[in-house]
Amino acid sequence: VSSEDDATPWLSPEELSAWMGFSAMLLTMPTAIDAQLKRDAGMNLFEYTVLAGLSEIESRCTRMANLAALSAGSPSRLSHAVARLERQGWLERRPQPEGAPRSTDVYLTDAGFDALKAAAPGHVREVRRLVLDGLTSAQIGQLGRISRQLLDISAPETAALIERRRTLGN
Amino acid sequence: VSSEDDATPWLSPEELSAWMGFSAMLLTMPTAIDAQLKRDAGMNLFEYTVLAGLSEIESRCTRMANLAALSAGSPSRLSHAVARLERQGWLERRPQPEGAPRSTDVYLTDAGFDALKAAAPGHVREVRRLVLDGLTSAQIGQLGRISRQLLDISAPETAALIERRRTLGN
DNA sequence: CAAGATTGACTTATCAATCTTT
DNA sequence: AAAGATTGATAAGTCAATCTTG
Repeated sequence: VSSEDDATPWLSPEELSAWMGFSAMLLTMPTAIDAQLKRDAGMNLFEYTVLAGLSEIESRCTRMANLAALSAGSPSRLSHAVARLERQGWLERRPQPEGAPRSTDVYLTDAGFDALKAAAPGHVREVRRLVLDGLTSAQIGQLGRISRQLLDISAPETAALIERRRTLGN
Repeated sequence: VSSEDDATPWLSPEELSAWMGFSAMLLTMPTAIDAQLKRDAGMNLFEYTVLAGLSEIESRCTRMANLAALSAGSPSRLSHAVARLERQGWLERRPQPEGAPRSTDVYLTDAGFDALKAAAPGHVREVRRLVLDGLTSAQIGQLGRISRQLLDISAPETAALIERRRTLGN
């Protein structure tokens, strides 16, 4: 669809080839990952990420804004998801009366922790099947690095949290 | 959430680190790409891909099943999207009375081609901003290769079409 | 007004069921 | 029954508007 004389920085053949593969993968991978989680554990990847993020905090509790950064979601997306998870009894919200403006603390319940523990093995197997098994260990490293660099542009707070966690001990 | 004695192939620190980055990116990138296209061109990435796929065929026409593979979508997802695009006047469906069972041919209209042409510059700029600009050219190659390998598992028909296009001339 | 968070309306995808013809 | 495609109900995300407090 490109014309000849314009200021648009059209993609080179190499760039176009990479983008066509990447965008097709973006269109299919989330669906594939969600399908297994939904079928076997009644949650999607975003909800799993929310539960998993909370489970790694000693207190199993944090504020909505921090949880949004941890799980790479917008405030609105997180609010809707937390409402669903709360209905399942997997989470509890407790508005903090102090501070200005008021924040909301979210707690992972025991039932939520159990649901996460039950979901994890199947999810990990699917991640292996759909992602890791198809790549060499060098490519796994490349994919991680590339993903973190991209996150740094479109979700810098999430990128910073992931980088922090990665650099420490693990 | 892992326990000690089970058969689950838990992720190594390197694998976990890569997956955490990749999954967070999967959670944010489609949203970011869609936002620009929706705002500036009234379509999402999947719809753009459908139009772009058709535009590269000389006849600007193909069957639903082939278009589904081209655009990395399920039959149902494509049906819904094509219905929307047809309502906009960007596409036309013509059921083929011959053959068994009947197939449906989809045509890109002139208005559809114009809409694609109008959408392309902004979309390309956003792809550069969100993806290509943050990577070295070596990484761009790595991302393309990795994406194609992953597609080969979860969407083999799409992978084959992309590989075919890539290998020819371009 | 800004920060933290929520809400409702609208859009879009999935899943399962359906239709039609060979 | 299988292939090609569509449909409707439901689920989940976006966007813009809202509420509340300092």
